[in-house]
Amino acid sequence: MPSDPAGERISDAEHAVMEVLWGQSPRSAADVCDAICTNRDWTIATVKTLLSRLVAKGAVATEPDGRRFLYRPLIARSAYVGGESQRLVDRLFGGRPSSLFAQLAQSEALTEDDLAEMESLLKELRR
Amino acid sequence: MPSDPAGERISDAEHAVMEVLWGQSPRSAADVCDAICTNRDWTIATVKTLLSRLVAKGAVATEPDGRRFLYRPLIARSAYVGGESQRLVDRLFGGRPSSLFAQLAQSEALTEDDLAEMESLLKELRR
DNA sequence: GCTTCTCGACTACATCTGTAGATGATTCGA
DNA sequence: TCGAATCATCTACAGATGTAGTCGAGAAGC
Repeated sequence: MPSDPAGERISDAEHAVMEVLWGQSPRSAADVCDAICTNRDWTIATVKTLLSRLVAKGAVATEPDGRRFLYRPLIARSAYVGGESQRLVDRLFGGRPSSLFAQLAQSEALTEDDLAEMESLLKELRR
Repeated sequence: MPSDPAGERISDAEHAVMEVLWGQSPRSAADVCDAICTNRDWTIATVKTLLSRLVAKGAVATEPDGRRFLYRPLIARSAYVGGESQRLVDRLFGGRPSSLFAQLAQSEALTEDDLAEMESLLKELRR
């Protein structure tokens, strides 16, 4: 069984690396480090470990580029994001997205802009 | 610094225990086990460990009841749920709840009922 | 050609998480 | 009063995670 896209869970730190690759790919380990090592206060060694783990999990593919590797995501951001969202809705809101929406509304996490955008999205879905 | 409500992260298994306590509390460890051990295929020992960890994290309080303890949540479900939702929105949607909403819509995770409920919620928020 | 740099692979290690057994105190039934 | 049942506490241990160091092979400069 070689690699299982989206089957294995992606950890927080790994996710940060994925975001970099989703932003632009393929990229070398050094490139990825350039993009986040300062932010997260990581060394190149950490990035390399995370990339290896992502490859092992089947979430990232490598292609040789001379003496080094370039890395490229194997799972789409939308798939990951969708899966995580679904997970949250299932775990905390009994699978009802409207409950999540109600929660955000109640905690005043919704700005005027959010409301407007959702309204227009709803209208579109209704067509 | 004794206990930090909501500061420490609550793990998946711990969360399952919290749900039981949120459903009804205070409860003894045995009661909690009755409520989930069959589902999750756990033994009472596992439940006790999780309860201890939750107490250590300041998420659950104990009160003596004769020779045993009763457990009660210290953090409200809404606070936990709100925090987790916010975390997701921040991590995956750049802090914009409407993007999460769009994602759910696109992945066809929204039923007719969901749409209807959100519409009425929106209307209410507009008043 | 020899030194130096860089890369991926492998190793390390502390903490967290899932899962549970062992132990010692206490209590309850007989 | 003596054994059985029940608690909470302590200990255990494997796998995941965060974070990073070491090492051998090749490349690049001189």
